[in-house]
Amino acid sequence: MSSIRDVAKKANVSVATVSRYLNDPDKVAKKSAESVEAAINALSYKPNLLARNFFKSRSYSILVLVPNIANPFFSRVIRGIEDIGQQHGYAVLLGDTRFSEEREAEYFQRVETRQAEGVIQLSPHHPGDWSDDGINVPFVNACECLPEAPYPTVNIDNAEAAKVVVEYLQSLGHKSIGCVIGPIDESGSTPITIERLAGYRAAMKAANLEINDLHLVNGDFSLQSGFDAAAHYANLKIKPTAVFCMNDEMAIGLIQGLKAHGLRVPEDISVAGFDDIDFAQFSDPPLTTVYQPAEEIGRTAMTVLAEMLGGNRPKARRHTLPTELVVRESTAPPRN
Amino acid sequence: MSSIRDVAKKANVSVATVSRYLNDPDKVAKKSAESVEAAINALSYKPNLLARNFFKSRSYSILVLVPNIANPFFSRVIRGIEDIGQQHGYAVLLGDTRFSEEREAEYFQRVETRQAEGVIQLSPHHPGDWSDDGINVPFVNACECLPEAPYPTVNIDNAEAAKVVVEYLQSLGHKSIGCVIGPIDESGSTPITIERLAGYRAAMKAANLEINDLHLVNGDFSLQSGFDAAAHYANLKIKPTAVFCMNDEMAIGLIQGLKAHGLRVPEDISVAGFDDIDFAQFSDPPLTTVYQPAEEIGRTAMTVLAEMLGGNRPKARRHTLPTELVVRESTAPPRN
DNA sequence: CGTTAGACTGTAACCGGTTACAGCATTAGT
DNA sequence: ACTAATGCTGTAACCGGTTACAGTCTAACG
Repeated sequence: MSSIRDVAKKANVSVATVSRYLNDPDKVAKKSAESVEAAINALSYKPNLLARNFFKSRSYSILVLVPNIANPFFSRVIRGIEDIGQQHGYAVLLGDTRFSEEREAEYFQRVETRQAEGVIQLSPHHPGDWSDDGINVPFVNACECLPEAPYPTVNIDNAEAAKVVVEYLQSLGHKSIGCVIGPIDESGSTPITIERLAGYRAAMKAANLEINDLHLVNGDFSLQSGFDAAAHYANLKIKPTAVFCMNDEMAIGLIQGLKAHGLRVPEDISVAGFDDIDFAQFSDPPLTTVYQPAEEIGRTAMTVLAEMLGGNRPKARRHTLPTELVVRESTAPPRN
Repeated sequence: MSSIRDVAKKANVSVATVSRYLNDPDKVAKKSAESVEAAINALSYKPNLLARNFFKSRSYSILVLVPNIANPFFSRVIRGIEDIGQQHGYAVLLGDTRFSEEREAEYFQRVETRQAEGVIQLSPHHPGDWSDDGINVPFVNACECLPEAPYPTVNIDNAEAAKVVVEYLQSLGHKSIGCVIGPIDESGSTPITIERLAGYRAAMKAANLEINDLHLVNGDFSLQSGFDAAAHYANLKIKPTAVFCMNDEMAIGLIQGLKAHGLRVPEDISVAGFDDIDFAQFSDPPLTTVYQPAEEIGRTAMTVLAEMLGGNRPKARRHTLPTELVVRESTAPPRN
């Protein structure tokens, strides 16, 4: 494997000239440039970026911590991160934490040891010995964000978006509206569930509607948990006329489950979801949901991180991206 | 930022001792170990792995080239890669090529400049100036593999799996079986489509059944293209009684499209898919399909790559993983 | 007590780039 | 013809780890 010194020797110039040729060709005389170029081709020399990065003390990589890469929503976010990262010359190191704080910490080492310059975290934690030295690492939190985070966050207004969906159901005439809830942990580690629940409650309260506790079902964002929720609703004497699900997977699972119990959607029960994944449009019936700009969240997060890496102080700014209600056929006015 | 020399000074030992303490604590005397440890804690020293990797000329990273990270099948494969990579100490650099050979080549640079030690390619190309110097880089091809690749490949037997699905449809009594085909390019750059098509044709031929060219529809693996295919079938005078779709997304799209045209699945037309994604189980009706061990493909690919990185010669071995027919309710015997 | 093996340690070179600095040529200005 | 400015180049130090090698110290042995 040839080094810069081999090239220099072959081209009859100094290593400095070769280095200059590589980094700013205008700085070297035409004649030198030509012989350096020839030498590079002859040796098929590729600069060793491990050496360059070491000297510059930069890795040109950023770490993305994601709880589950197999989740299509997260992978769209990552797509956005990757896109902007590439444009700024940053590679994306993938850290699939599988919800394990241990794995998260392991990955975080990569930053502390300078193998990554910054972190985009898609879960609501700040890993590492955070309390000790504050925000010592360029860090952006996206998707699921702690409300009081001392670093930039990028997400949507979950409470507002949930409120909009529920208000839409109300506008159709629904008064008894249930909810399939995401995983919940009162300690605040599940902000999106908590926020969407708050939005749901706020909409109900604003409309002076009672919430029947039996209409609240716990899920875990999986298709199966939505399907299982259907059994609960089917067994109720007094059923809700509409159900808001905190993501599309649970909504699609719920619809299938309701059908399996002989209930029709939307005639007997309306169902709304959240996220607007690709499958929402092709469920039966097509799903009413809230569009969430997944890729844009990723792009924004990476843009903010790149700015921080460019030397700007990390401001604990909140970036709130717009959502949009997408009305399809899984919702309709209630039958009296 | 403190360096190993700062630690050495503080602990009153040499840098060599500190280095030895970090890499093999048994080599240093207890007394030295204690003072080094104290110094490390006092300075909250973290070794600069950029320096270590540079000296060792290793990056402990591998590059994954994926045409579309947002595709749930690929993200499951990546999950498997990541899992085994982590176990071997390799980080995963993500290269979402978006089907662009230019981006692919850009990412491939990372290997040539030693920022990644090897590549797992999920598309059927070998990037870089491959012809020039043969297999100069540890390289594994997974998912979509060129049949004559001069490097290890990891995938399933697409032809055989397709044959099994079609034979199953035949066993139900179907004689007129259509197919929604994936993107196709006769140059061989779309091996999975070509192989699945070959399996379909082989099964039909073996059963002495004619293929009606009007029953073959081109798709692009998207939900929408499956949906669109339904219009084609609905307009035919002589419809197939069953359709094999080359992936689940197209199958689910097709089912919805057929319903939109008043055709019932499976009563009027049976539909089978390929991949067994999560949604297959929750489509209406639940989809008959072929399970493909996505995560296992990733794990195997990473295991093979790790072996190559460990110094073993890259053998052009074929790793063929088993698939499994999953029968659900989207298929039934034809009505006479 | 002298010798030697074994345990531990320190010095300094090394990896392959970058770059400060000094030096040399050439050109421009007077 | 002399000076100054400009353009280009080369030498060598530097980044922060690792490690070959030589050296020191201790303990065990005859």
